[in-house]
Amino acid sequence: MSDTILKPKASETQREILIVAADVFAAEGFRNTDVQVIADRAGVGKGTVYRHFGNKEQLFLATAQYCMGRLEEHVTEQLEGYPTAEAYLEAHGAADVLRLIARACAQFYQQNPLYLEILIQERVEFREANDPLQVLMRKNTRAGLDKLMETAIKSGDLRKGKVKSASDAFGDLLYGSLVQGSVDGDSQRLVQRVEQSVELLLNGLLASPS
Amino acid sequence: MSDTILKPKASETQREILIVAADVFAAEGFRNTDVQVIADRAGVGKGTVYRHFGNKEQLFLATAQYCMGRLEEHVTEQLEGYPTAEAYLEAHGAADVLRLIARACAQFYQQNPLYLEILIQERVEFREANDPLQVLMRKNTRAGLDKLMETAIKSGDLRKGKVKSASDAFGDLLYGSLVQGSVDGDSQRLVQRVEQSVELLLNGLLASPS
DNA sequence: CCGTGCGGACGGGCGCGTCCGTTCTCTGAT
DNA sequence: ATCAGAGAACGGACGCGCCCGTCCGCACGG
Repeated sequence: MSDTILKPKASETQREILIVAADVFAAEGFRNTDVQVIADRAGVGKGTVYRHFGNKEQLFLATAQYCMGRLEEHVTEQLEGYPTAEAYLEAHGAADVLRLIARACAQFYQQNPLYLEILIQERVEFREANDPLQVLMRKNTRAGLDKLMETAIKSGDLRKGKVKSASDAFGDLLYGSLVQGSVDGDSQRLVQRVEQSVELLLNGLLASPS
Repeated sequence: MSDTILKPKASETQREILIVAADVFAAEGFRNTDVQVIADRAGVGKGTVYRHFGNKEQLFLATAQYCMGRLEEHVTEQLEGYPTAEAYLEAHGAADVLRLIARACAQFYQQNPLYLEILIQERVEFREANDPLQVLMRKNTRAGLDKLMETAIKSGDLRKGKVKSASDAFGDLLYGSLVQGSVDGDSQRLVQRVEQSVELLLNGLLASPS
């Protein structure tokens, strides 16, 4: 299944298909997409696509997984040598690690606006049916985020309060900024928008906080 | 006569169809929805649906418009006699008006989780093609929000800074909280989640803001 | 000569939108 | 008040196009 890397030639074809699929799914939406179009653009027959991915749904899920994998890679790269976000936190403090995560995500989706579309599509199309992908993905990132917040609160960097609330707020703000920012057309300013929003969340809107 | 119930006026029929359509679209998604199902559940023929709404797309847009109208009504009701949010702002301050708006939206979608699905669907399905609905709707609410923020900044309630950034952050946080909150299943705690997030945005995450 | 990977032609199902016979409603005349 | 008739509203059967997934013949390597 996912052990595709073993066969170089087959994996090349698969990878090629996934890249094209991401393009088409993002542009057309899952339902609107004709698998034939993906096959054509990838320069293979439709049979090949189905042999590799079983059916349209699995193809889409593989595509989404591919996109999320790319995002994860990108964020990790941004940690500049630190093995984990935790390590970065200890070195630079809570504010900077949150800034870094947010900026990394924004950068990624600014460079690959289509992948954001895939993310949203998946949310819409497969929200029921024990979603093995988005929810799973979210749980992973959330677990990491919670731990990060907990450490940061204990260290006194962050205001005391519920860990989950802080994670929720940060995650929700990030998600909202990315999605809305891409809608507003200024996909070129996604990074800027996210950075400003995160800054406001860190420092607060009120002139005199309670 | 009981016949008046069986054969209500045209506008009644339309409203009935819209309510059912909201249910079905929200549950199935736009593409997955068979118009026949809407007609059946509304107790009318498919021809009637098409006569009233033209085609499936227009039916969906009318449905979305209906949902947004309901939200607007609900928010207005929450202003407790104040004619506008501006008036409420002057009486209660910036923090409270933002809290009120956020809570009102959360309440509404907690009561009508399906309508949130409609909102998301519309975003996905009609993001191109000079969307006359969501973008228009957004521009309206954004204009109001910008004005609110501007007033609040001038009055000293809010930290100085770009008006648009503050609006973005608030709007994005609200949107993200609503969507993610509904995904996480706890649709019963939507209000709570949004309130906590807004509180954090108002006061800031950092223990010692710059 | 066999086996494996390939691709495109095709079947079948599904669902949008239409068409036309039926039913309801409203008006005006008796 | 009753009814006739016209016109509007209705509804569901059906045509048609689109697209998923399969199937079978082919090409190439061992």
